[in-house]
Amino acid sequence: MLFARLAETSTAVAATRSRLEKRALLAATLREADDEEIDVVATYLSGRVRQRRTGVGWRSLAQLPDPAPAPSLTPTDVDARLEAVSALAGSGSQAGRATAVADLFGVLTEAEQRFLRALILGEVRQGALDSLLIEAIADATAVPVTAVRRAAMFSAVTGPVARAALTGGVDALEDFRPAVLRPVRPMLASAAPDLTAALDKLRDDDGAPVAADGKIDGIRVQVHKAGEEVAVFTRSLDDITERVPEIVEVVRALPAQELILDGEAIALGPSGRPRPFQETASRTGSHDGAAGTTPLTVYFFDLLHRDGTTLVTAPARERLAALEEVVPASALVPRRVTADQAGLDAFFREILELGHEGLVLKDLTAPYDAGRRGAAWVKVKPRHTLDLVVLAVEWGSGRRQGTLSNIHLGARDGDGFVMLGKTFKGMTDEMLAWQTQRFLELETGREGHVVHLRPEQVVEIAIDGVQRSSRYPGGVALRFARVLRYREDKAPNEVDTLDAVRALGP
DNA sequence: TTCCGACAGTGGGGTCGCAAT
DNA sequence: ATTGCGACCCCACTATCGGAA
Repeated sequence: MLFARLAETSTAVAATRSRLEKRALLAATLREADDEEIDVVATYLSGRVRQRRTGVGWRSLAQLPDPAPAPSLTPTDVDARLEAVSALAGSGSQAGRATAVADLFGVLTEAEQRFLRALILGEVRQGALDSLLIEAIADATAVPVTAVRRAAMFSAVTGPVARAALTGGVDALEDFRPAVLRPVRPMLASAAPDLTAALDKLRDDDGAPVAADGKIDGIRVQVHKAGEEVAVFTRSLDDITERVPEIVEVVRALPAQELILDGEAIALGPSGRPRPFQETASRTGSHDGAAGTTPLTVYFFDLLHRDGTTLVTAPARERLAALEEVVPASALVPRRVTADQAGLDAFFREILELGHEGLVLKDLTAPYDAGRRGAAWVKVKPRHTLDLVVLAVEWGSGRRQGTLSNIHLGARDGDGFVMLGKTFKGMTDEMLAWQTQRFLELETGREGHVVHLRPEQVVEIAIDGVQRSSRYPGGVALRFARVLRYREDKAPNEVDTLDAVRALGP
C-alpha cells in the first residue's frame, strides 16, 4: 500500500458526515493493508503518528519543500523516516532534524504533504479518531466491536489491536488483558452543572446509593505494583516513575504483590491544604532535583487489579471494597456513599472547605470503562461568574473559519481595562454569527488574525477560578473561562474590576 | 418517533526541557 | 540569561450521528 492511499482515505472520510460511512471507508482501507503494515496504517487512519515525541511542530512545518510529482513511499517508509527524526530529538542537532524533515516532505506529493503535516500536528479533522477507528476495525473483520473495544482498553495504542484483529481474529484479541506494569487507558468522567443534574445523569430513578469522591485538583496517576517494582503513569500513559519517588514509596509498602491503582497526586501545603495546581504541575513536570522540595500526596480512588485477579469488569462496589482492604485511609480519596441528596450537599460543602475542587459521583454498579467518558462517573464543580468586556477577537479555524471566535477578556482597572485571558468556549453557532457581525462594527484595527475592538461589549463569563500569571499585566489569569451570554443590559463601566477578580485568587 | 450517549472539534493557561540567540 | 518551540499537565463546551427508548 502507498501512503498516498491513506491521504486519499482521509479526504474521503472528511467529506462525509455519516459516521457509518466513515467507518466503512476506514474499514475498506484497513483490509487493503498487508499484515506487517497494519499497525502503522491503523495508527495513521486514527489521525496520529506512532512516535510519541517527534520534536516537530507547527513552526518546523511552516515551510515545506516543493512536493514530488508522484507518490513513492509506503506507510512503513514514512514511519521509519519519522522514527529517525524522532531519534534526533535531544541530540543537540536541530539542523539535522530540519534536514531529515525536509528530505521526507520533499518526496511526498502535495496531498501526502497535507496529510502528514496534519498527522504530525494532530489536526486531521476528518471526523474520526481512535474511537471510530476501533469500530472500523470491527467492521473490517468478523470480530464484534465489544471485543475490539475491550482489547483496546488494555493497550495504550490501537495499532497492535488492529493488527491482532485483522490477522488473528477474536482469539488473538484475548492476548490483550490487564497486566501489571502495562498501563490501562484511564476511565474518564462526564460533567454536570450541579449535584441534582449529576444524580439524574447517574441513575434512572431508583434512588440507589452512589459513591461521592472528592475531586482533587492534581494530576491523574495510575500506579502499578509487581513485587518490589512500581511504575507510575500519567493520564496519557507517560511513565513518570522517576519523578515521583514518594508515590513509589507509598505503593511499595502496600500489602499486596500485584496492584493496579487509579488516583490523583497533588502538592499539599504544610497545613495539608492543596497548593495551586501550578505547583503540582511543576513538581510532576520536572525530571530532576525538585523531588524533595514539594512533596506529593497521592489519593487513590479505584483498584483495577489485585494479586492475579482483574477487577476491571467488577462493579464499582466490589472494586472500592477491595481498594479499602489494601490502601490505608491516609491514601484514599475522601468518599461518602449515600442515596441522600442532603447528605451529598453537605459533603460537597465539606470538600470545598478542605480546598478541593468538587465531587465525582460514581455509579456503584458500573464496571471500570477504560478509555471512555461514560455516564458512570459524573463530576460537579462550583462555578464563579464575572462580567467582563471584550477587548479583541480572533478569526477562528476549522469549522469556525470565517467567524470571529476567540475573544480577549478585560476587567476594569482605573480608567481603562486589563486583559485577563481569552475564551472560545460556550458559544453556539448562533452566537458566533451574531458576534462576528457585532465585533466587526466595533473594530478599531487588525494585527495578524487579531481584530482589536472598542471596549463596549459586555459578556458574562463562567470560570473555575483565578491563577497567578506572568503572561497578563494584571498578574492573574482566568482558569477555564467560558461564555455564558452577552449582556446588552450592562455598560463597560459596570464590569468587574481587576481588584475584584484578584480577590478570587490564591 | 423522539431522545440522549458518545465523539470530534475548537481552542484556553501553565510548566518543563532543549536549542538557538 | 533569555527566548521560542514542542510536549503535556489541567480543561469546557457545542454540534452531530445513530442507536436506545
